Amino acid sequence: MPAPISEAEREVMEVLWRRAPRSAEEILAEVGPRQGWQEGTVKSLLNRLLRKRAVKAARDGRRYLYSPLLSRERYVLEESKGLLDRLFGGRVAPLVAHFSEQHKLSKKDISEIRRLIAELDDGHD
Amino acid sequence: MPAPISEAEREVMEVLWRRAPRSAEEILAEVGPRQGWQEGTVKSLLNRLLRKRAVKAARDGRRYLYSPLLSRERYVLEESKGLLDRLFGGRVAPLVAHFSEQHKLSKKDISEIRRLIAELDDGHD
DNA sequence: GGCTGTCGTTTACAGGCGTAAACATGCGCC
DNA sequence: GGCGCATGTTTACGCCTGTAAACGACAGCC
Repeated sequence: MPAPISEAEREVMEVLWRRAPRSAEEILAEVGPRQGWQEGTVKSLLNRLLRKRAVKAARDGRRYLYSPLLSRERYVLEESKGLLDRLFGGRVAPLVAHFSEQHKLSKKDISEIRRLIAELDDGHD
Repeated sequence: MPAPISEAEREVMEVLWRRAPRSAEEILAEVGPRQGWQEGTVKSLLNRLLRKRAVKAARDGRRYLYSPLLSRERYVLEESKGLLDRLFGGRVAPLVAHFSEQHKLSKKDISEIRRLIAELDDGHD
């Protein structure tokens, strides 16, 4: 199990998940203004991500181009599973129930979930 | 926004959510063995929870009885919302879709979700 | 009325995180 | 061939967390 990705690190990963490989400069350009981060901050985060083996760096002349090693799929699955395990006994239905009770399901959510479930139902899959 | 509850602190909260008020001793008795924590650890966690106003303490003779101030519902909602916002654009359906794609929905989940959705559908509410 | 055990409060300390400055290095230009 | 700029690497520092030990207060026993 690789070391956990922190919140600030995830922000950098999101950039790389959208498009990779990218240089540190490009990453800074995208994430810096939005998060109010300076160059040094992004560099540190990239280094920590390298140490955690969540990204790789390929030399490109004088600089490096970074790419994710950890996929967003995998990350999202792990995070979600963690929360589900901790708070909902590991299952999805109780989470849906919780949001349902709290009136946090939008119409869009509802119809989309209905469609998903229907798909699974008659779904061979 | 009150300070965030950490993972170890949540473990203590879970005990209090199950039953409260409780003395530190009772809390230790329940959580200590399971987590391998000593007395000092639980005391520190209780103090941090007090400072974060997540629990309250009512004097009972020589000791205190602790009770949650933060409800589990609220905590769960905040945590879930945080994850949904960070990873699924704030909506529930994409999470369900994600688990569905990853084949992580049990039959039980599926039928329960179908029921919940049906309820909402014909449900006035 | 001290001694001891029982609680709660304070302090500790290492490791992670957010945020960056300082430092090192090497290519490209004058 | 030295200087400066662009990049990456190292170091910093305060706060939070996990995990406790040390300390303090007080009630009850002898």
